[in-house]
Amino acid sequence: MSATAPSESIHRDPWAPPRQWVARELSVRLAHRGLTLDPAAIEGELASPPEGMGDLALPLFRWAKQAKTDPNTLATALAEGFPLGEYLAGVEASRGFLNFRLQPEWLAAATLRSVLVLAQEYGRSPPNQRRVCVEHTSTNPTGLLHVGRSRNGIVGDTYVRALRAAGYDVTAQFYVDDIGRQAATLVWIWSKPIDQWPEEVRSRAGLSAGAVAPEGMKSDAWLGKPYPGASELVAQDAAAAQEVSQLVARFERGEIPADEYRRVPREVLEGTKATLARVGIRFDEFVWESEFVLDGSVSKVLELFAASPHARREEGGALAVDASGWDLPKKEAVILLTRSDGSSLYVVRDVAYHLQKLARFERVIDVLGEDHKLHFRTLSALLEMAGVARKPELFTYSFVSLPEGKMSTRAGRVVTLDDLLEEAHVRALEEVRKRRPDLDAAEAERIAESVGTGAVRYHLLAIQPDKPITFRWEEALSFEGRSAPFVQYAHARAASLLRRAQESNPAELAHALAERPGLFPLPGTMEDRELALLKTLSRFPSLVARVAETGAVHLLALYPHEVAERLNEYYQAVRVLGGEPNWLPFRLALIAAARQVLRNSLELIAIEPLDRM
RNA sequence: GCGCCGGUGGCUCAGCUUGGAUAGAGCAGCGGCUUCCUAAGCCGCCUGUCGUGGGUUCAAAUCCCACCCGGCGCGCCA
Repeated sequence: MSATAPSESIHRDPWAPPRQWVARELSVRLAHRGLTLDPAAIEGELASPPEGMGDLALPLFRWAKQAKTDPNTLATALAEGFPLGEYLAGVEASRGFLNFRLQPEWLAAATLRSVLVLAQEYGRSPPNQRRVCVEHTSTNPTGLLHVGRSRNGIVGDTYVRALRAAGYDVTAQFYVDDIGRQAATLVWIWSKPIDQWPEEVRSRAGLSAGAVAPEGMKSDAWLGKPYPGASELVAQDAAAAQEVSQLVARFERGEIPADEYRRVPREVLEGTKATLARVGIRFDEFVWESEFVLDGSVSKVLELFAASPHARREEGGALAVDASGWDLPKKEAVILLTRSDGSSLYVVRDVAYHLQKLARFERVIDVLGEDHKLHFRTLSALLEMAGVARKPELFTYSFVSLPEGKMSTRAGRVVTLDDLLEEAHVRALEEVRKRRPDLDAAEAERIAESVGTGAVRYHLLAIQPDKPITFRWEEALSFEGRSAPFVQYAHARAASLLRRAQESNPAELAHALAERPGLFPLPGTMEDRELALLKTLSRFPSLVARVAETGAVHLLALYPHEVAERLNEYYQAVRVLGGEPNWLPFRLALIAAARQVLRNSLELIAIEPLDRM
């Protein structure tokens, strides 16, 4: 059978047809040897062999045992006369494995067609109509966002993008805790003029009586100034704490209009939103925690639990439930729901919030710091106790600390995202000026912003969420190696090359990217680097699907880096423009495809694919 | 003390979900590459008891157990 005529159909995942075909053929051949196996099961066993040993590998140890033979004999027997068909260039047995080599030209054609025809859709799945809510970031509106908290946003936003790419209908939510102790403390201190603040709060904030926000200062930076002092005061001073409680109580009773109470948190939130937007993070909905108190749903939840057989009263009058039968550590078997004064605790309001989410969405995902793991289990137990069959899903990440220790606003040991982004911008601008003195100021600024914010986002994303990060300035601001600028640079090179092709010979470029990209059959054998790049490009769709399924969002940062590596190596080794004329169409198509995949993968991590830098 | 999560070259990390063939990158170090598509690049060299010890298996960085180290948590905070 000729293997030179590539299939004309377009596949979202170029690997799907050969995998399925190989699995089917194997199923038939294994059946001849008394092994009845579903093709899907065989496909699940197909793995990647080591470099240079082919493209698909099937370990035969387990099945050889079942067939009472040794793996190598089985592999050799299967390799014997295995049909190559449209997809394969070779099949060989090796040490108990059966290795399949894909027909390079088939893989090249299939990949180029998929990438160039599907374009921005390459890697994405069609809509599946499933409604998902991803709640992330949800920082207390008490001041500036620090780098640790921003990990939540970066990881969460990437997960949102991955789920969307996988076809989900995703709503990204930010839960605004305006009524908890922390936000209430800030509302309380700003409810008085500065000259009425306790002296220690005022001096700690560095504000004198009658101070006003300096021109251009972000609202979260300004309004957050008294927070460390005020929160310390409230922790130590019973009278101050009492004032905060009363403020909350009055708000809950409707004696303070929501608009008025929320003024400070809302303005802080505006600052937070601006910072998050700078790293590409946007939300569909902001849900105010106090809403669940004001609309009565918290009361309903409390009534429900109070009436349940698990309810109990603590000394002092607080309401709790006995959750001994639920999967919780022993000490948490009793879950406290209210304070002694009857006011609701966070977890109760969270129950109300989740009841609403579960009613609206098919899947509910919470992106939380690892310190919330136990809270989440408590919440899940309460939801179950409340008779809810479905459960929210938890996505956690570990903390970001500083070399000196844990970040602490109170100890002044904290790096804010604003400061980090500013420093990144400044350093990036320096680099741009150095490397491209020819660019005008506006473009240099624009590139610096993109490179700087990209580097920061990339740095915090590229590590498996479960791992703790020790933040170091030099690493966060690295513009080479495993970093966003490395990827952006590869993209800029590809864009530049295509720009030149467009300028010098637009007809040839259009021809190369026509409906049969690269104009197969090829004039000869591809370079190794061409095939390596193509193989990397072909893996993108299955990667996106895997990330959406597992939440391994760091792989989405690692992948474009791998594409950039392959592209840079190729670019260095093979001359495209002015090289071998017969190869020009294919190579232009390959560069265009690499650029497209870089764009698509960078889009998923909200890093701008620069055309020049 | 109990629970959850991490521990892979000097440093920072992939790989662990679903065990598979010589454990991959980046940074740092050393040595090369620019009359030619952007050198934020490329090529080469150097660096590993995969925390420790047991177990399961034809096969363990990957699964199980114990221990060590680090992070996080363990009711009137969120």
